[in-house]
Amino acid sequence: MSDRQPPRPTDSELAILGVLWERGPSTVRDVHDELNKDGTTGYTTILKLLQIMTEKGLVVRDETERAHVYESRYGEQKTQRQLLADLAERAFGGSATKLVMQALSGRKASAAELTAIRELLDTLEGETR
Amino acid sequence: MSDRQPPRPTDSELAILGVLWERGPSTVRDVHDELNKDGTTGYTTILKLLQIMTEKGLVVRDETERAHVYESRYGEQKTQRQLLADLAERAFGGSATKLVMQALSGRKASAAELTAIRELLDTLEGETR
DNA sequence: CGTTCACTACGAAACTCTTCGTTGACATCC
DNA sequence: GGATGTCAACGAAGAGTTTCGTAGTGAACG
Repeated sequence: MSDRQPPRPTDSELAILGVLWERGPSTVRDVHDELNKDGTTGYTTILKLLQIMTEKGLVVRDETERAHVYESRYGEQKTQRQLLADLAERAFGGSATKLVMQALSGRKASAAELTAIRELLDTLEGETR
Repeated sequence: MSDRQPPRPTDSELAILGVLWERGPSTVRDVHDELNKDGTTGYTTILKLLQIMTEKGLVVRDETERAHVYESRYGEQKTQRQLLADLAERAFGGSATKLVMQALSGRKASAAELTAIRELLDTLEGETR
């Protein structure tokens, strides 16, 4: 196992990863066009970020074409779980359960959402037994 | 409501807030002694951080005594919810439900924990109706 | 009363993050 | 083939974070 823990992505990096997850492998221009719908981010800013993310190992780069193609190295779910584990560690004394309960009580979920969560619980409980 | 959104605490700041939540109002020395049990953080480092946190409004400072006494301005739960809302926004497309489900499936919870969560769900569902 | 100790304040250094301007390479189009 | 456009690379600037050394101030102690 030569690769170590992937670094926690920053806010901007996460925005870029979101585009890559949604679109799949993309060029700098693709990402830039997508992110520029609302905000105002320069093309070279995205380029630089993607270069740094390549160094960090957050994305992989295909250089065969003139316009390099970037792809997220880690899946969306894996990254999300990483971020959750990280937050649980830093802010919830390492207890993911506390995190879940706080997240649940901190907002009003629709009946449908609550049902979905309940079903997930059923599945998990089945596995545990 | 004249005070704006509190800033997201950094990692080091969160560690300090953890001590303040646990101990209640504390001096720099208190916090330093607590955090130095494992890591190695200089006294003035903690002091500087607490000064910055005071500027940011994350903590309030009582200067009546020679050794200033610091206290977290926001409660533990409020801060935790803030962090969760923030993470949901940044990494889960704004969906707290997705966050919860990912947190649940990403780990093995004990039967007792699952029961506790289920009871919380009952309470929430009762309110929604 | 002078030394020592604990404390705050200040500022600098090293580092990361975010931004973007500029440059040079390469291709495409009159 | 020269102008125009697209691209990656580089570097630098500004902000924020984290670290700590040093200085100054007041208290306590002998």
